[in-house]
Amino acid sequence: MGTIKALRGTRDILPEEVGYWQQVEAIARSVFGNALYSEVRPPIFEQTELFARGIGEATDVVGKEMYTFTDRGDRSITLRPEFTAGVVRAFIEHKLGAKRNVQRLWYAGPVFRYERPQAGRQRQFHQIGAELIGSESPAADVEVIAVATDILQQLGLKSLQLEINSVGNQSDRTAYRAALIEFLTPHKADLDADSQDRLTRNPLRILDSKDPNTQAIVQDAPQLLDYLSDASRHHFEQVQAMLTTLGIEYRINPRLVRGLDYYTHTAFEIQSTDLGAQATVCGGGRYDGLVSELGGSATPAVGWAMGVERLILLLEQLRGEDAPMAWAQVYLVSQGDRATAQGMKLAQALRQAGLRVEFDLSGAAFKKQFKRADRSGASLCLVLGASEAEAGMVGLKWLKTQEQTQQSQADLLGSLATLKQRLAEDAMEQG
RNA sequence: GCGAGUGUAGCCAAGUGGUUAAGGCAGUGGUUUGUGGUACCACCAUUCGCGGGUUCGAUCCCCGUCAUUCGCCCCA
Repeated sequence: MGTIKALRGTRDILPEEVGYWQQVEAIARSVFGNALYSEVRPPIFEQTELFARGIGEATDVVGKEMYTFTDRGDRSITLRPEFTAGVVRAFIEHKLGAKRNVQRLWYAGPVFRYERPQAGRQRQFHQIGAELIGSESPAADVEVIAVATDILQQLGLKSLQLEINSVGNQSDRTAYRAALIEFLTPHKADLDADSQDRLTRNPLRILDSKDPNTQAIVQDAPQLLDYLSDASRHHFEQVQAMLTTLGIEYRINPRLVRGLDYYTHTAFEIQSTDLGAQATVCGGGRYDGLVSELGGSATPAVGWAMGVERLILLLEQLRGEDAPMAWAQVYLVSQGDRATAQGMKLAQALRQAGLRVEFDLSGAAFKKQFKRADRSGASLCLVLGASEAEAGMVGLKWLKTQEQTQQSQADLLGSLATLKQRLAEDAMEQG
């Protein structure tokens, strides 16, 4: 009572866990770097209209999951529920397409959706994603997928399944949509409630309903793939052929329909079997209509987003509870004001020389400080008591061998190179 | 938004309608005065998520609420 806790659906990322985050970010940065993707950092909030138009009014994300509020200037503002709309807005606003006709962009950061939290699903969560804007080639679809699989592979994640589908272009979909409605309408009474609701609003989503009755009906429904134009079909075949060339395994899932309206042609998801209900680790696809929908000139694009929390869930399963934390190489114990002051100087000098130095500030008995020194994992303990401080000396205790010597602080600072050398050797022996 | 489960110290947990709420880890202080990893001793929840109700009395029963978990939905 009285204490303030993190809001529902939000979490603190604590030191035990943050190592995983840094690792994910480092690997993403490196893979993107090698593929010459540049990072962009759009704002966290935007005009509500951007998302309404970009993602689609009929989608659940826009319809009931956005954090929307009115600011003090009476503008309707929304915390981004995804990145793509903002990135595309920035692309148009800064005329990035004029500088270079193909733009490769990546991003990472928090996004917000008002949903019921559960494992792998929070209200504030984090995405890492890529957008390749300006190429209509199926090679672009494949490049983007390859970058995603590289990241996942470098993270060491296993048991992932790539599913792909084509949702065609606008006119393919209009034709298919009509056919689907025609097929489903006679069965309307047998569909689950949600699907009945979607029949006119967003019939394609009925395809991946999990309701068994609906699934049974949908079994015999016309297939979207049969309604693709020749060009769309060719595009999809090219994507498949190139994935095969790259040795990227995939499964065609003709029911894969993503919940954001802007997708065209290729849609894909990468799922894990180890995540329970929230199995999608990465999702994306082509969105050739979005740039023009948001007021830019017609520009094709593909992209995807990964859920960082879900990646980390998998990493934790894979490697045990805590991420590795940094440990000290040198642990400094001291007693008395004078010794502590000298210790500060030593610690800083050693740190500036590139060593990881932990200074025990507890003021506790030496016994306690040594105990902590031992637990810290440091190889060397520097001892500064009142007598050392008096004489300008410092004790060097090698914790593994118990070897202990003394030298003047000045000498120690003068021979940092040999000290570093010895610490490095020590670390090697420990393996 | 709907359904079900859970909620005891920093962590893992036992427990009962009735004077002092097990235990383990971690932490703190000791086992002679400035030297670690072991062992031993002591200390560490006026309190059992929060609020209300039932009761002579509730951590244990009931209601509400918040959080969390698992489904649905949706998505990353």
